[in-house]
Amino acid sequence: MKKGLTATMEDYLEAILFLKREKRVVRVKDIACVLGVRLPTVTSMLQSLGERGLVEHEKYDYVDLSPEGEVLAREVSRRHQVIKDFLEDVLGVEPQKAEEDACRMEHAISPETLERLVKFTEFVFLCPRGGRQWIEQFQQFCSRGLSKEECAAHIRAFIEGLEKKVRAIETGEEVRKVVTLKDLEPGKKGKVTAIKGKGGLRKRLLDMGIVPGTLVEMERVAPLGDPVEVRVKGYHLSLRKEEAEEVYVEEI
Amino acid sequence: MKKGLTATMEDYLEAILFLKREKRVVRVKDIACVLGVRLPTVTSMLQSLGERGLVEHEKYDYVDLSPEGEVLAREVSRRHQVIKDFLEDVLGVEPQKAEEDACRMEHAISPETLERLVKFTEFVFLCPRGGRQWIEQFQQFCSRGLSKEECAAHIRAFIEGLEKKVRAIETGEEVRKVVTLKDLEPGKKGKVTAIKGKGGLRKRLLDMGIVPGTLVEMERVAPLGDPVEVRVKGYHLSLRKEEAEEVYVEEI
DNA sequence: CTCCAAAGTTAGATAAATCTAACTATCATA
DNA sequence: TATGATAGTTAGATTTATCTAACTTTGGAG
Ligand SMILES: [Mn+2]
Ligand SMILES: [Mn+2]
Ligand SMILES: [Mn+2]
Ligand SMILES: [Mn+2]
Repeated sequence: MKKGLTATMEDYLEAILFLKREKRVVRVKDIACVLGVRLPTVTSMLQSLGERGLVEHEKYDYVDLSPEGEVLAREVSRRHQVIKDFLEDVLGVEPQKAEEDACRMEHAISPETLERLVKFTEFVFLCPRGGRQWIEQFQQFCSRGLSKEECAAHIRAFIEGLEKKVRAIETGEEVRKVVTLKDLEPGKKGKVTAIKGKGGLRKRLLDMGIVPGTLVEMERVAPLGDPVEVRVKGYHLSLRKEEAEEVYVEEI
Repeated sequence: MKKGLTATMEDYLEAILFLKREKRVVRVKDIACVLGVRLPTVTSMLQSLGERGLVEHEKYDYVDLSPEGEVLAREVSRRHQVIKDFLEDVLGVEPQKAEEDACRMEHAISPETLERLVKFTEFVFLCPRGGRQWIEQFQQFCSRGLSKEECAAHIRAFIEGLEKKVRAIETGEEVRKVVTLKDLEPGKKGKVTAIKGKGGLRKRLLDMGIVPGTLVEMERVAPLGDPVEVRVKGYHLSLRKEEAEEVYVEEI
């Protein structure tokens, strides 16, 4: 009876969630606009989604997600984000192409592959053999290949960096700039090193996946520094200023 | 008039190409079996594909691809292969899951992203900071994360390997085992170092994408060593023994 | 308060991809 | 050569997602 959602249905849920984040209310017309379809198409799909208990929609009124619909919409949105991050940050695909591809691939990826992709993207940025520099070398490889001389020079420079890093690890000394999450600039990535908070607040952060070793990316800081929006393992999180101050990160 | 193919149509073309490679003739029933649909569904789709000039099919007779259909089928098949290789060899997704995901994602990836993925997979195996060892470390990271001690030990071992490699590059000395393509074992990957052949034969190999620096994977060697089937940038190539003997590769 | 433009709905059509049921052709072998 | 099992086709139904045309509701300007 309760068959899985079609790709199209997933896109409607995703669009509604997106619009809820953008504006305070969601109208049929907004959905039509975001998805590039006509009004009756939306009315008709809202009918189907309503019957499945995923959206709430009284005739002529605003549209909203049901609690179950919101859960599913967040899952779709996360798949989208994970794929987009990989395409953009690892492969270096143009942002708009990455966006388009992610919104098609999000319906085709299995949960197993998704989690691998999350881990891989994290690994590339956290692993001492990967990281920014390595990805930059990939971008170069894309445009003009690798000559032996460039290769040798890169390796020499890289060995130097690694030796510094391994000494730092062995002596326990920190080489990176350590800041709290609230100080991480939008667009920057950081690795969680510790969580200061006590009791419930600490637990809440850990539950959200903010644990030492995790990669976080700052998305947006609201005008007064509250709330801050971050991305962790593809999840979009909104943290209060007090929470963000409890999380130590080292910039990557 | 000539709109693009639907995902479903692509799957039919891919299935027909697959069956042509497996057996000598393709029957309606085989396609139905491969795609898990009933016979009339296939008849009906062959009708549509026939009208577009992509398949040749006389009533009650065998099915074949038209030249244009074969070109498209090869493109689909290549997308499938590129994605599967990435999922399996880089992310370490289980072969069957990789297969299923690839066959869904192949319809969602743009040409730009596909070429990036080809280059990335190649880069991971060819780049001195990537390679087998690095991917193995990723698999470990997936299962149990990275402890500081493991990290330090890995880096030390890795630096040693890199130093050996950089000396080899600088002195021009070869450290890898160099063989000709015909000696590469099935499942093994190699990097093309040189092409011996002269004139037309050499040109043919270069045209197929077999140029120095390229990653090739041996797929199958026929009983008498002729032909050999290899994969280059996602393309499936069949080489005669004489051709394979002209290509030098270093095992990876 | 009235009225009209914009937003939304209803009705009905179309295209794609599938199915079942019923019919037909092919071909091996008795 | 006759014939039945297997393969294939035709016809007609269903589901999903879309559209246009025509109708209805809502809410703001005058
Ligand atoms: Mn989508
Ligand atoms: Mn999306
Ligand atoms: Mn497919
Ligand atoms: Mn496929």
